[in-house]
Amino acid sequence: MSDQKLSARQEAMLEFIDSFMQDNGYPPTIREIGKACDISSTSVVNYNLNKLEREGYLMRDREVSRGLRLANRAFQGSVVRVPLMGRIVAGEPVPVPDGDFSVFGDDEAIELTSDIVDPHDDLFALQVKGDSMVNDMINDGDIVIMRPHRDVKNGDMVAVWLSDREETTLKRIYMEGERIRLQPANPMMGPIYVDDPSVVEVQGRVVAVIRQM
Amino acid sequence: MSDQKLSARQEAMLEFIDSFMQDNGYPPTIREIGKACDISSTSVVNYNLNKLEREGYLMRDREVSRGLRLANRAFQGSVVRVPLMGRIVAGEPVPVPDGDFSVFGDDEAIELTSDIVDPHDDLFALQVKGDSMVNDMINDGDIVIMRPHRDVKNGDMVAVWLSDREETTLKRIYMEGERIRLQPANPMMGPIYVDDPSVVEVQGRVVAVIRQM
DNA sequence: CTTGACTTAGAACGCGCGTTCGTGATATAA
DNA sequence: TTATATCACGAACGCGCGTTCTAAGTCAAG
Repeated sequence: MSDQKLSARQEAMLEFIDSFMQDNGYPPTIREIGKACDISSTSVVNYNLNKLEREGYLMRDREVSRGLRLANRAFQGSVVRVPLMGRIVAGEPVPVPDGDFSVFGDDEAIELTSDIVDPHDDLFALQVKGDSMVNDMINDGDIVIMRPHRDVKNGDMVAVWLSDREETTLKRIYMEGERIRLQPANPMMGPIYVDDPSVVEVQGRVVAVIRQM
Repeated sequence: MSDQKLSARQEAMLEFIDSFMQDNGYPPTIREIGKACDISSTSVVNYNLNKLEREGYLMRDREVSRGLRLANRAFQGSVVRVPLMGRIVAGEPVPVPDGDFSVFGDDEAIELTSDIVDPHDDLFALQVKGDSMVNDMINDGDIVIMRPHRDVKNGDMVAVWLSDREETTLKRIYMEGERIRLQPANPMMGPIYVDDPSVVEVQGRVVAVIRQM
């Protein structure tokens, strides 16, 4: 419908706006677009911008300098910055972040996109050290994205601290009456049964696992 | 050194610039910053902006309206769109994309950030179906990010099609003279030895694995 | 106290930049 | 031909917005 009604000039404008934003971090002015696309008059640029806006290729804020943004990038920009809190070792508890989380000044963090994790959660990331959790489909060097536990439901993949074994592990948790069953993610492995619920401390729920090579 | 020399006003300015850019897609003006942070004079905003620039928190383009960008976000913005080609099943070969890759119009794709994968590679993603590769630390539902194989080096994690078994699997590959050794990622599992190299077809190299829950 | 560095304030200058208007060229339809 | 729509041009208007200058209020060191 509004397909390929783009003139060569309009297509050049879109491409220039995209690269300009990539280079400078802010949109170009009408005159900058005109100079880059060999358009002598600002009104022509304005005319084509209105046309592109009507066809949905971009959005404009009237009476605002550089007040335009590409529509393709509308749903982008939703990049979540997850602080990398440290490492998770089998013999140590999970370093859960303090109450106050400083958005700025995090030198170590991981950027994820919104289709992997929910941007509204207060997430934190941990890198797995050692291969003690290899039976839980977690390898050495993997990065686990975790959310501080609020409500633990049966079947959730959680990081638990077993105080009697002094060991941290990632398992699926099931409350079976008095007993707690910790099921490895690997279906070929058997579960762990804990009769005393007090030795199981749920540190957080695992939202995602990322392995780079 | 340049640590916590930020006044409350400067911190508020940074936070406002960040949220403003998120909302509008372009940076605010000096007067917009002043109004949001209760600064009556434009020169004060200009003064603090210069200070923040000198300390490395942002970059300014002089004589340019809205000519500023946050330094933290300098390396961001590089969101890679990886097309999700389909599913990888143990009994079927990997659907490698055709030569022409259409950047636009991909309804199914995954967005990753540049610190997970290299934006310059021609990547594609596959979702693992079935738990036949559970011994390779790959679970049902996992998403593997792959790069079409160019040069396969020893130790690379690759997707191979074993024509004699009619099976696809993810293994680390090692050329040992005439013999090829396929090592599972799980160190508790033993390797597969293939004496006839013609039955091993390398489909691509695994760059990353993502598991969502 | 005085001195000097740091921060805030207000006002004015002047170009930047979106907008609008009038005009004209081209094209397809009646 | 005339009529209507689309697209392009140049000029002018006027507020937007970065810059600069002067002045003053802090605060710690001397």
